[in-house]
Amino acid sequence: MLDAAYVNGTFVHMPLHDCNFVPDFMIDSKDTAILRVLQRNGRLTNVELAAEVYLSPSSCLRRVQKLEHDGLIEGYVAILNQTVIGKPGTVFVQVTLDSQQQEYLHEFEEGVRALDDVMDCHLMAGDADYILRVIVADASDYERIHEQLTRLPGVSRVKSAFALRTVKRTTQLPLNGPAVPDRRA
Amino acid sequence: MLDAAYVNGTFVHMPLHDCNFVPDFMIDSKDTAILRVLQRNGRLTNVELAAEVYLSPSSCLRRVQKLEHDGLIEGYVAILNQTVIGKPGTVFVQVTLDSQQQEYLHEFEEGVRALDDVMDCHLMAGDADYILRVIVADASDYERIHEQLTRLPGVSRVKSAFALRTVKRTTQLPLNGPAVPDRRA
DNA sequence: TCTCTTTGGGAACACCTACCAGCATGATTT
DNA sequence: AAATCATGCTGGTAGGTGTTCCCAAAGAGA
Repeated sequence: MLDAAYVNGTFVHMPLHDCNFVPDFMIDSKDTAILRVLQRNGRLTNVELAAEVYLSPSSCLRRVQKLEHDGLIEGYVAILNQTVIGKPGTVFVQVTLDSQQQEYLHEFEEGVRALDDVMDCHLMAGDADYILRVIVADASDYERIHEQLTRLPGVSRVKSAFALRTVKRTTQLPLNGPAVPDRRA
Repeated sequence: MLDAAYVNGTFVHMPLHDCNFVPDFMIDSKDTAILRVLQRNGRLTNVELAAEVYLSPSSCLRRVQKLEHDGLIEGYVAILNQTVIGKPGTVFVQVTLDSQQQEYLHEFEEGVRALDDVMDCHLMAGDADYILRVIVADASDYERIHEQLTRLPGVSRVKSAFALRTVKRTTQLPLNGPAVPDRRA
C-alpha cells in the first residue's frame, strides 16, 4: 500500500487506483515513520531505529539507505546551541538590489553564500528583494556584518530587524502519514 | 591552551592571562574541530571523527560526550529534502497582534508551536510583531495555514511574503578557531 | 501458479565505550 | 630550586554491541 510518490521532480499523493505513471520512487508509512524518527534523533543506531518502526535491522537499513540514495534524506547534522557558541542574536535583513541590475544577482548570491554569519537567504517576490537570517554576537558584531552586506555588488538598501526572542525553531518537516506505524504488517 | 569559555551564561574570549573567574566550561581548538565536523556530518562514527581531528577514539568520545552534556550539542537530526516531501514553498509571514493584549502573547505562541507547518517563529522588536517561516505545498496549501494563523488568539494582521527561491540555507553555525586542528599537540 | 519485491536471520567484521596506566602541567612543600 | 603531589588529559585494551552483506523464505500482484 503506497501513500505517495515522487514523479518527475514533483510529489504526488497516490490516488491508490489508476497509477499509470512510473514514479521515481515511492514512500510508504514505514518510510514515513523512519523519517519522522530520524528527524528527531539522527544518531539512533540502526537496531534502535528498527525497533521503533517495527522492522528487522536488515530491512530497516535497506530502507534508510534507499532514502539517502533517493535524496529524501539530505544528510545528518549536529545542532549546536546558538547562545553557547557566542551568537545569541538573530537579525532578519531585507536587502534590495539596484533594479535593472540582474547581472549582479549571481555575484550577490555568491557573496552571501560565502558569509558564515548568514544562515539563510531567500529571493523574495517583488523587486529584487532578499530576506536573510543572520546570527550575531551583539550589536557591534552586527555592525561588522552589515558593512559586509552593503559592500556586496548591486546592493542598494539594507534594512534590519532584530529578533527579541526565538519562539520556535525546528528542522522537522511535517510528514503525512501515521505518527506511529502499525505494528502489524 | 584554551580559546574561549562560557561564563555565567555569557561567552568569553579568553585573555590568555589573568583569568580570575571560574568558567562553566571551556572549549579548545580540538572541541571546535569536533563541532565543525559534526555540524557537517552528524553520523560520523567515533573512530572516523577521531581521525579527522587527530585524536584517539577514546579521547574523542569523551570530548563529544562532554559537549553533549554541556548543551553545546543540542542534538542530531536528519535533514530532509523539503521539495521531495512535498512542501517546496517557503512563505515568510509577519503577524501583528492586537496591541495592549499581552495576555494573548503566550496563547499565540503556544498555538504557533503546535502548527507543524511553521518552522520558525521570532518575536521581533517593535509592536508585538512576529516573523514566521512557513513551508507550503502550494498556494492553496498556504490558504489553509493562513486561515489557521488568523484564527490564533490576539492576531490582528497577517502579511505574507512568498519566497521565489532559496539562495542559502544552512544549520552550520560559524565557529571561531582553526578550520583544521593542529596535528601536533 | 508464477513472478517480483520485500522480509528476517545469520555471520563476519567494525565499532562503541568503560576501564586502565602513563604523561604533562601546575601548585605546594621542603 | 628541587622534589612531591594532585589534577586532568591522553592513548591502549577488550568484551559487548552494532553494522552490513548475503541468502532463503514469505508476501503481494498479475
